[in-house]
Amino acid sequence: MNAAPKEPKFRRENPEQRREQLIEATLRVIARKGVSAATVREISAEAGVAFSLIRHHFRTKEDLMYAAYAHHMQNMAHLSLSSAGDISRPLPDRLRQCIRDTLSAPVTNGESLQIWAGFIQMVPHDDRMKQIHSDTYLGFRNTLEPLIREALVSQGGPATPAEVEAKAIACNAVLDGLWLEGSMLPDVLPPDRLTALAEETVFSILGLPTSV
Amino acid sequence: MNAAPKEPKFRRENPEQRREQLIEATLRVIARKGVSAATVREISAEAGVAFSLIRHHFRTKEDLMYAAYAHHMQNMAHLSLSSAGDISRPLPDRLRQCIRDTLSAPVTNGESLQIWAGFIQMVPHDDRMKQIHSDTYLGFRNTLEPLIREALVSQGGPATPAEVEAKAIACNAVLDGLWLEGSMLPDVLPPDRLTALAEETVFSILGLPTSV
DNA sequence: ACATTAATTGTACGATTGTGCAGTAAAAAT
DNA sequence: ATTTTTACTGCACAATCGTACAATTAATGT
Repeated sequence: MNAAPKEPKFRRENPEQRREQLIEATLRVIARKGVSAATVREISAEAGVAFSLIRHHFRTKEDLMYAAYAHHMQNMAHLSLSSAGDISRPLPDRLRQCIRDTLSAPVTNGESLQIWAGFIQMVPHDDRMKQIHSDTYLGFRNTLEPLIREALVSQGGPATPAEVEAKAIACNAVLDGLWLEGSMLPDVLPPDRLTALAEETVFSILGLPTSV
Repeated sequence: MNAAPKEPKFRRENPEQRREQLIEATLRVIARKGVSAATVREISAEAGVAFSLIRHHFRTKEDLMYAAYAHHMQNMAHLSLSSAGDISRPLPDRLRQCIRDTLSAPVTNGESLQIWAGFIQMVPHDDRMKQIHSDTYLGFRNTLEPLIREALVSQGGPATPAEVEAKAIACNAVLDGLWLEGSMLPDVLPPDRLTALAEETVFSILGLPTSV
């Protein structure tokens, strides 16, 4: 009787895409309501699927959490350092761009901090989390260090591996600290103040001239 | 028949002391197993009491969490800045002492970080948490700022409120960042390297001579 | 010695959690 | 058109959560 094409009750998605949808739904829920609210039912509702679907794409809920953590950290690292390797631009420019990218949204941002804190809190109690943590952290450092080395060399200063490492840690700490404060108190520390402060401090650590 | 004094099944404790015992048990559980493991049953087992006792001393479990958060943050602030106000010592000494206290155990410490991260993650979703956060943060800044001002004045540099605030934020960020890295990677960054790096950076920001 | 107080225990309850599994249906293969 | 595949749904289950409340019992006052 009914000639109208009856609309399907659900869409069959490519497993890879569905996995990513679930991961992103997880991160949205954590950002909005915290880790404790990130239940399989809440996440699947956010993604618009039945909650039992999660366990078809992830062996356990823990596995989904691992994937979400890795996804978030890789995303943050990419957003922060995407212009670090752009050789066509002069060093100070690249440095400034990385600082700006790191200390403005969406990296420096209350929601990103919430997600990060929620996961960090799990790291010491879970070996898989530990591994994801050190992987992403070392990846970040390995991208940043060449930039530091180049800066030191350009000033004719000492560029021994030890010296480079020390300066890299110091710069990293300044960025981490300002990221923390900027994310928690966006009103007190708007992005432009944050980046100005970071540039001043980082350039001073590296002995670079604070350009006009 | 039995003349031996039968040992009592439990001890009646002063309510104030019992509250503190429960708070400290809470922090130990969070440090050891994370926030998600900090259930009323786990906490009361750690404190050696029946789990229903918690709700005799705290109206809800949330109230216990609030108390534990405030307790932890006040403790950290005190451990970090207890020697900031010791006027009998010269300024650089006080500054160095605060840096050392902040960047060594038990403040810079994996467990402290875990506790902090677990609570921070709740801040944006809970007004009471928000208030505790800003209270302790402002308290910290208000203790640190006079030290910064004194340092700037001693160097004859500009000590306008804006200048003092900017330097205070920068120093705070360095300490925060190094605290973060030192807590997460104690092997890569042992306390003495951490404090040396912090002194160098902070003194450089404040224009103080890096004493021999 | 006895009554009073309230800190403490023990048990039960409803809600919510992650998981297991049988059935359904959309899309691809035949 | 029919079969095959598997992404997807729906429901049930045991475990665990915070909470409620009545029964104990250590400590205090009389």
